[in-house]
Amino acid sequence: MQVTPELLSRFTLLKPLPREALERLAPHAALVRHARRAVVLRAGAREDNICFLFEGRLQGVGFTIDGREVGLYFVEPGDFCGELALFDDNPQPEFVIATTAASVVMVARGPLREVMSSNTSVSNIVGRKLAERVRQMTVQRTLLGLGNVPQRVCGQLYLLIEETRRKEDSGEIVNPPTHKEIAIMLNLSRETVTRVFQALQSRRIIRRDGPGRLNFAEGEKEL
Amino acid sequence: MQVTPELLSRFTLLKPLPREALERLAPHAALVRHARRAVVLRAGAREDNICFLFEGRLQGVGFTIDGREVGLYFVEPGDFCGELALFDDNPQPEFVIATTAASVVMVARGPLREVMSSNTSVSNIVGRKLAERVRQMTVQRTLLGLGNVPQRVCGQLYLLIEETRRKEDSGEIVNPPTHKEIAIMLNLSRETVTRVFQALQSRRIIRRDGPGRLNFAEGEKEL
DNA sequence: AAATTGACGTGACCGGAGTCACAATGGATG
DNA sequence: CATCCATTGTGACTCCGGTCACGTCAATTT
Repeated sequence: MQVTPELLSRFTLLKPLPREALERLAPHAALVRHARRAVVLRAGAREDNICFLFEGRLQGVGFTIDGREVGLYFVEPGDFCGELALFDDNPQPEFVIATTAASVVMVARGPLREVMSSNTSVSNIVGRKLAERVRQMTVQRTLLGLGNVPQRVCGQLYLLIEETRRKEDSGEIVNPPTHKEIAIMLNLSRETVTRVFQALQSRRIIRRDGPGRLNFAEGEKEL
Repeated sequence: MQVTPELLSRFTLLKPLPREALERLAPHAALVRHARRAVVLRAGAREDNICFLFEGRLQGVGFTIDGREVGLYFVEPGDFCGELALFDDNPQPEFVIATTAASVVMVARGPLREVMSSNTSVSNIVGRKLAERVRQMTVQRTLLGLGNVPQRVCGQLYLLIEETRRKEDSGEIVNPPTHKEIAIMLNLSRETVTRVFQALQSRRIIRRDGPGRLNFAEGEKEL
């Protein structure tokens, strides 16, 4: 499905672009709808598109040789993924999978590269994004160092809140990931996450406020 | 200690630079010697230098709130670290610590940024480096998903070999990291790494060839 | 409305990695 | 050479998170 320059300008990465650059990109962009659990980007093969998320949620996941899933990051609407293809021709390292039904805009990397090289503000944004991604991965990796599992879960929830807080300020997560999605982010089994949630709820540290709303009392740091 | 343009040109990142760019950088560079265990880059505060490793080995490490060390990556001679400062002004996310006595060249980020913006080949290299770092972190993170601990250790050793193989082709690791350094990379205790090494040696999967030489038989993938 | 699916919840069992404590090396450094 | 310190090696015990096996529930499909 074809894409208008207006749609492209809705994404923070592309917003600073002049109108004519957007018009040059539009023919190489396509709006794609994905069902839940669908594979948006495939690991291994080189992906020729950068993926802008319009609505829904994505998750970057890896797979171990023994078939275990490994959760890497979440992608929220307005953000993008697959940026590595802008820097080199090596394959995409991880899968990106839709955790909910999602619509994404796939933009061919060739034209985007050209735009990027001629437009410093875009290349700066992409660079900053990549740097931010490294920081995020570092924090995520550090979380795994925690021996205490409830702490690990709280840390993850805290990160999720931080992520959404950029849009709306609140101590709650609007569409919380499933226990399994959290589990693979934290190297835990789904059952363990469930049990921790039970414990946290009974201790009034978290609370479910209606469907799709997870609320977080203060005191995230300690046990 | 002052640095000559010739020394700067020994690093792959700076090699493509024209002579005059190197001369502009040299006054803002300093050669620093670090003892084993010294802190080269500090997490939290914004670091104003990019760190080029001349000799020795560095390790990026994080710390959990309960004081546990988390190993993130190794830096080998000729490579650099602290590149995130080139992209934004946010703080350095992790510590970089000398695992052996090391000499590094600290280059102020301001001048390096200018050189980078005017020289596309350098900005390309930095971008590729960052992309490669993301890939490496992804692989490293995926390793942690392995439930089987010996597999995890073998995977890490395999990665270390891959890293060194770029220089010299061989199935051996010249200066293997200590058990503790490996342990924090893999979320394991030092004792567990020791025990796994014992098991791998008795099964003739790895072999110590003299001091500082760890040899690796084929068959890394399986158990 | 019935049936299917996927998420969530919960118990029992067990293995394996962490922890502690200590011994044995072995490379530096005086 | 003697000393010191960090690394490596090893045992015993404990406990906690994985696994398996269910059951419940809500949403979606047919």
